[in-house]
Amino acid sequence: MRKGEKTKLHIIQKSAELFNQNGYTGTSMQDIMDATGLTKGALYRGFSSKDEIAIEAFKYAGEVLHAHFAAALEKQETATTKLVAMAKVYSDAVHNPPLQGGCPLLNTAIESDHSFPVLRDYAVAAYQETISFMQGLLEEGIALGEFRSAMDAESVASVIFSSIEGAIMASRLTRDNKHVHFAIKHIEQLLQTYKS
Amino acid sequence: MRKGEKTKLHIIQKSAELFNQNGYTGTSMQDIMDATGLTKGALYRGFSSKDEIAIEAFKYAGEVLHAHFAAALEKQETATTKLVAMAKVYSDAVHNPPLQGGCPLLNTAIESDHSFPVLRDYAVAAYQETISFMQGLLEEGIALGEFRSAMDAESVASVIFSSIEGAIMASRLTRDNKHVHFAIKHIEQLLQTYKS
DNA sequence: TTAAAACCGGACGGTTCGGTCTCTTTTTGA
DNA sequence: TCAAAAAGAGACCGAACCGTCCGGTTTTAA
Repeated sequence: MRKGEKTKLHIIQKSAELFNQNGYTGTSMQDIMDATGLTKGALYRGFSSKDEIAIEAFKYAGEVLHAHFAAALEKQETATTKLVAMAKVYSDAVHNPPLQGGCPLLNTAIESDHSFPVLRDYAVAAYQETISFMQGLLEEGIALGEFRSAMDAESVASVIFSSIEGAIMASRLTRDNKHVHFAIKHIEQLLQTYKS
Repeated sequence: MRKGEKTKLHIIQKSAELFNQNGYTGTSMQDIMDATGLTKGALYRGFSSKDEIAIEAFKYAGEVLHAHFAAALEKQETATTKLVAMAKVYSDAVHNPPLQGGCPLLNTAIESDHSFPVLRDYAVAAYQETISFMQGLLEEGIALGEFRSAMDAESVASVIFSSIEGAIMASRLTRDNKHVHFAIKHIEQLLQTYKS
């Protein structure tokens, strides 16, 4: 691995946290310089703009999240336990989220709503990917007889996702994990009602 | 009403939309000047800083929301229909939210997470107020025999709120209202399960 | 070992930021 | 009507913004 590549990765990792904590407009190149211990020359050698760093950082955040989800899914056998395990990744959303600053998808979705359309596109893609995966788990559960076929996988996946994201917002705002815990409990009960 | 007061209100109204659409760091004084048709002198005559404008704008946003909720509640008789009516305020979260830019509480909660602690405090207060009101509706419903007493009003209020906020995020991100509609439907079903 | 390539430091530039201040214009109340 | 007070315009300020560029140092491959 070339030295430049190591430096780029280092920049991306540090930037991902900064952007997730302070947002895109809330993070300056100076902040990235401070966090990485590098100077402008180093930053602009590997990236052509702040935008590019933000995009790479968001992609990296997605990989981090993916790894957390994969680890959570590993030991689970049923669709129900898999979905609950995914939600539990944010059990300690306040003090120990997978990525410092909370959910990058939530944060990016809110900030990029109007400004920064490129980053927004990546957020949309990440959302679609996640929701499709969850919907797939549900449909698999139906096929295997875990759930009744009356269940609408699309809406249930949507609701589960919305619940957990909204709960992350509420918990981080109030600095109290109870809202994510309520959401997790609720998701368990919801899936229970569809058990065949 | 003094002329200056009219001007202040005008500034607050325009700013509320700007802040809700582009965020605090994403909105400049120049943006406010453009939107109001005023100059720096006029802005800083009524307000001592950008922060103060942001705070007043957030308060104003709360009033706008409150008015929408009050109107929605007016014709409803039961706790169930009242809560559903509240959720339906965001039926067209994509193109016609109560305030341009989506839910100010959601947007402010995300952006003020680390930065701008003053504004964050107002967001926390607004959250607590809203969730308490919803919890009150639920408890009233229990007292009046609409719901079974086994229902945990606190967690149900939390879940309803999280669902709708998460759904607003999802719908605005994907530019598709279906997620808020799924959430509304889900809330109706959820309350149904607690009917006595 | 050595020349070329990659890497990085940091001064610099143009722009925009939030905020101040002075001066003119408009509003106000008597 | 008219003087005092309020309102507003806009030049100006220092700081911070993103991005450029050149020169020196370190890696790299032969």
